[in-house]
Amino acid sequence: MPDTSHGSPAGLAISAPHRELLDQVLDKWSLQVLNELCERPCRFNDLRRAIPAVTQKSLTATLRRLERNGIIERVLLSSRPVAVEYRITSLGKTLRHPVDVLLEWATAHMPDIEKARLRFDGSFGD
Amino acid sequence: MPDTSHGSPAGLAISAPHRELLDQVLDKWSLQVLNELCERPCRFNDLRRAIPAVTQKSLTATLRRLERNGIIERVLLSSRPVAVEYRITSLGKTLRHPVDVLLEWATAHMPDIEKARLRFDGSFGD
DNA sequence: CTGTATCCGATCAGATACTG
DNA sequence: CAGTATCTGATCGGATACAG
Repeated sequence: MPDTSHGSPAGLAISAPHRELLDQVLDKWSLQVLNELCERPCRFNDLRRAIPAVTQKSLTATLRRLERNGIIERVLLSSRPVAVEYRITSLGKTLRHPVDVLLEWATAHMPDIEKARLRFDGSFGD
Repeated sequence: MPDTSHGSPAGLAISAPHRELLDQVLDKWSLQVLNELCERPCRFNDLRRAIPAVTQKSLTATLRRLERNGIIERVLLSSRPVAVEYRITSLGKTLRHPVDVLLEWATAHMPDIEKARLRFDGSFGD
């Protein structure tokens, strides 16, 4: 690259593949699925029960996407009545730390953020 | 809560407010905006130039959202011709580390993920 | 320069029905 | 049990036009 740098202190940078990856891995349901599978392998309906708000369709899509990215693994347990188990992969496990850091940040700063929101929302109704 | 615990090893957990917050702060354009503002304060059109792919509408929405959450600050520099500057807040700066951890993860594991994708996509066309 | 307002096509997500 | 298929309403994002 010629020169996109303006003296970036920490060298953060977001390429298109980065964004695409984060979109696929940090979307609405992925974190919950990841959370469940980090604790134990789950059947499809285990996950539905663990995440009541997700629809069948969205859960299927989420699982396929995570599987495609190598974050989880789909294991066929038996064929007649079909039984499937989803498991976290070793690659998936490496995702846990970054996500934890993010959640810790969210937890730590939630009060500040709520204050900011009230201030922002208030400066209009007033 | 009665008992949603299944012996969570690391205590990861995603509440609705957590998800909402991450959605607002990690969305498509927020990371790029954050990246720019971490380096220097920017005018509206500075940001448009720095992030060519964003439309005016989406940039405005992103800036409002980040401002509402206290991550950035909108400073009126002069009123006649209107001049505005956006700056990262101290709360916004605390977000940088978690995001960096995430980006480092993405960078480090991109090859594995690409391999996983090829394997997944290949097992159908074949 | 820094936006807001509107239209519009594409995508998303829920509900429902059906299959092996 | 573990999905797929389809319909549909809501939402998103881009393009364009306009305003203070």
